[in-house]
Amino acid sequence: MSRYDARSIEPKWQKAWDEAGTFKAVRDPAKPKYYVLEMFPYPSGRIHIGHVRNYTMGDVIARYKLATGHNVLHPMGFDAFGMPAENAAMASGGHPKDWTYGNIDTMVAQMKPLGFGLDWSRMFATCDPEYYGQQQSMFIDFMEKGLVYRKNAVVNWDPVDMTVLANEQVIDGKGWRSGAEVERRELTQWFFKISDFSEELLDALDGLENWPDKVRLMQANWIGKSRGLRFGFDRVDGGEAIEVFTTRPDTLMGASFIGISPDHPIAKELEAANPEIAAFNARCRKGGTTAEAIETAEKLGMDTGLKVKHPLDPSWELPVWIANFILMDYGTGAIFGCPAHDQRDLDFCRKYDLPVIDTFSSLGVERKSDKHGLPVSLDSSPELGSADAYVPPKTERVVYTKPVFGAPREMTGEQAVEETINIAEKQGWGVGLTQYRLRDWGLSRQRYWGCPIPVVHCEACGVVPEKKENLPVRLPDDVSFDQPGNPLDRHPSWAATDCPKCGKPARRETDTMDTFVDSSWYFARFTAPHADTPTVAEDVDYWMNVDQYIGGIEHAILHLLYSRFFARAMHICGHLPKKAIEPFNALFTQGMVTHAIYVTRDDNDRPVYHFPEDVEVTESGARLGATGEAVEVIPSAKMSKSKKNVVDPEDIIRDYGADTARWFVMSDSPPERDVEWTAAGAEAAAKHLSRVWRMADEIAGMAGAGEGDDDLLRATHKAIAEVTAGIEGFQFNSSIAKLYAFANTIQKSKAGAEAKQAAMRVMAQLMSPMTPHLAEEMWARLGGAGLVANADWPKADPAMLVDDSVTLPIQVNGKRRDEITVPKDMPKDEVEALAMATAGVQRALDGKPPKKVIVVPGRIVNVVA
RNA sequence: GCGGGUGUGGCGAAAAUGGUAAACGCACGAGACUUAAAAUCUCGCGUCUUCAAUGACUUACGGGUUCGAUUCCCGUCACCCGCACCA
Repeated sequence: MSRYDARSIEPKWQKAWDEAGTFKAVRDPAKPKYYVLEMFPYPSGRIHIGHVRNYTMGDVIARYKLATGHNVLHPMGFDAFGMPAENAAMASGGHPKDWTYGNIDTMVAQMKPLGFGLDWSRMFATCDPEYYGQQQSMFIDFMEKGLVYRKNAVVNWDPVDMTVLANEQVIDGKGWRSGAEVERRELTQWFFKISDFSEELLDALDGLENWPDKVRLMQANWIGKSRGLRFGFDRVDGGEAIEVFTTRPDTLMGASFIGISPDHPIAKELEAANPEIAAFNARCRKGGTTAEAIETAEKLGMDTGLKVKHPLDPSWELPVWIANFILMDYGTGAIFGCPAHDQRDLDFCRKYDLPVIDTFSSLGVERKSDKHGLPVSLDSSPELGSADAYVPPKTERVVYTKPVFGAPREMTGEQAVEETINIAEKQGWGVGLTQYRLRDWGLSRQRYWGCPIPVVHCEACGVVPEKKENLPVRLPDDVSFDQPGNPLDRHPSWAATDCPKCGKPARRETDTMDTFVDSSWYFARFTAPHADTPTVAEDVDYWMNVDQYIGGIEHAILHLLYSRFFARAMHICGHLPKKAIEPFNALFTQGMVTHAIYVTRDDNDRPVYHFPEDVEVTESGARLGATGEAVEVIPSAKMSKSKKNVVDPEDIIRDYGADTARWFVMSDSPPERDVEWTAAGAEAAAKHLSRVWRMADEIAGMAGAGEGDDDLLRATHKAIAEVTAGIEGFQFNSSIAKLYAFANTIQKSKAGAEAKQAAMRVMAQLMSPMTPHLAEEMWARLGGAGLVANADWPKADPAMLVDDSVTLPIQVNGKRRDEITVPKDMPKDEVEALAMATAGVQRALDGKPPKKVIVVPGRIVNVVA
């Protein structure tokens, strides 16, 4: 008997696939295509077990689709621009390019032994000039189509590193690296006009039926559509009217103040003349931008002394306040406050003693007056004990006691909003407006390691796109990271160029692109990865869309939304066909691989983490192997080097082989859920695979007839049906459970050599997507023709799936009392007679006649006593 | 605060359309083989009834619909995720 030695067998089959070109994708109109893609990795240095799970899922699909007659595209590349490379250069010298390409080499070398069925000939990194040059070319196309523009925007500026920081790099108002107080600085930045597509990106979500609802919902929330009214409040002093936007125009008669943002033009104007206001505004602006800071921040306001007239009653004057909770970049940066129906406005009015006027109340509420002598409902009156504003769902019917439209009436908020908008439009003092939360996509980064924005600043001609024949605008190699700031900016010669338009000396743009740009079209580039245009029509026509996209939920919003925008923009510029404006037909978001954390405490009660191999886990608890100290076990934690709970795929491959790693990460948990890596589980996976190999080996050497060939054949067809259903339905854990059960069945079967060999060959095929190397080895040992990877997927014969007889449980009042085994097509009345005669039923009925008997053919019998 | 999700043995989990709850695996226990161990194989394994099942209970908790509910409906609790001064 030969032992299964993964280390020698796995490379052998990898070479065989390679030589046969099994996974090389070639256009073939005669075959249905299938494009499966996993979100490509950032080349951080090493792959981790999460990558293994992610890519194994894609590989299972790819190999299954190949076996079912599809022409499969399954590529891999690297999302290779970004800050970590620059940080590494700053920390330890060297060049981001060397660091990045070195990491890519390492990771490719780690991925190849895992046996993924990838077309490696299509590999690229986004930092390849060949790739980013095409990206620059598209940027110029986008400029021509008006999809890109420049404007001033406020950024987080680190004055020490002299660079712009992303929000997540600002910690407690300080730069994450320098620790310096971050400033808000206005810079001219490049933007993509994604907001032009707000409505379409929202509407099209409905068509993405094979995306998780959760992701669609997150995107919808992010786009944040709201319907409201925009109108102006005329100033008593005759100055320019203050425009406001509201989603609750139905509460207009409950307005008690106007609030403007500290960044509102009027606030800035007042600032110049009034030091008190200047001080107040400065204080508001200083406030932290973190979520907690915002949540706990006190509502602050300052009366400007300005007054405005109510649009429906010129004699009604309202004060204008500057308030710290009003954002300049949403709506118009100004609101009217209606404290009766908005908790935040109510808090504000209580604090500054402004009136509370309600406009509607819940049905049947008695109306009283508050201390200002104004009518107020029970719902919002502090005097009457309620601390909360009355904010019912807009769909709820309420009584409008003070509506914009004449006499009090009962209606829903939705109806009242629409009616108010209609009135405002008819009377000409306001317009109905749809507002989106989605901002334009700021893509400028004051960084070196990114795609240079291919434009030139000319004194005479202004901003001029580089000529396409001069692309790519390459990053210079001779840069250093020993001083703060953008190396492109301080490079002695790189930025100096000639204006593409007038030929006079000009300066290159030194901003580079957000790395989200790189990942917004790589899926399209994979269809023709080395073409000298961004895409090639025949290739995108044939291969797009991505039939199955697989990746982490952390990309649910930005990456996927940006890609959807990019696909539309590319279509407008002729780089993608219409069908590809939604590039991902199906999306699957996989869970993480987690691992327990082992922690003890030091003298200062700070956590000390331990490697799993240093810990002994027994029933009574976990202890340190060396000292016997008790160890706290935190299960199912995200892997992190600092917590010492990382599993290195290389170790697993060395100890057990790639198939074991692949098998384990696909078993146990459903793929969308997290799976906990345990040493025992990996061990068990390895044992099972060698058991299957032993079975295959023994069965291959068997001869002679046996008993129960037909039963084994039935079991085989059942296994085919179940395993296939599991793969089709993204329930790989179920497929694996069925494969375990099938192995048990074969082992117990006493069938003859031929029958067992046939069953085992099917086993090899069914296992091949998950454990391809073992499957090839089994297939070869059992006399299968060619590579199992190329063999046609077995088909389950429906006739073989139905048993001649069925075992029916017999219930009395819903409790199981007995069972009978009957031919599957036995008439109902005969089944009922047999069921009634069973000992279990007789005992339960105790001689009394049944009230009713329900027979569900092939399922169950229930006797109602 | 708003929105979404999850809750089943010691653990990971499984159960088209409502129809035998706990498949499969881990851990654990017993046994076989062995001088012994490892490996392997066989059997057992939700809880309670001091043993046991042809007994009772059991899918977070409380109700409801139904002949029958892990599945459908209402309510409560816990945990997780996303968004959040968005007018």
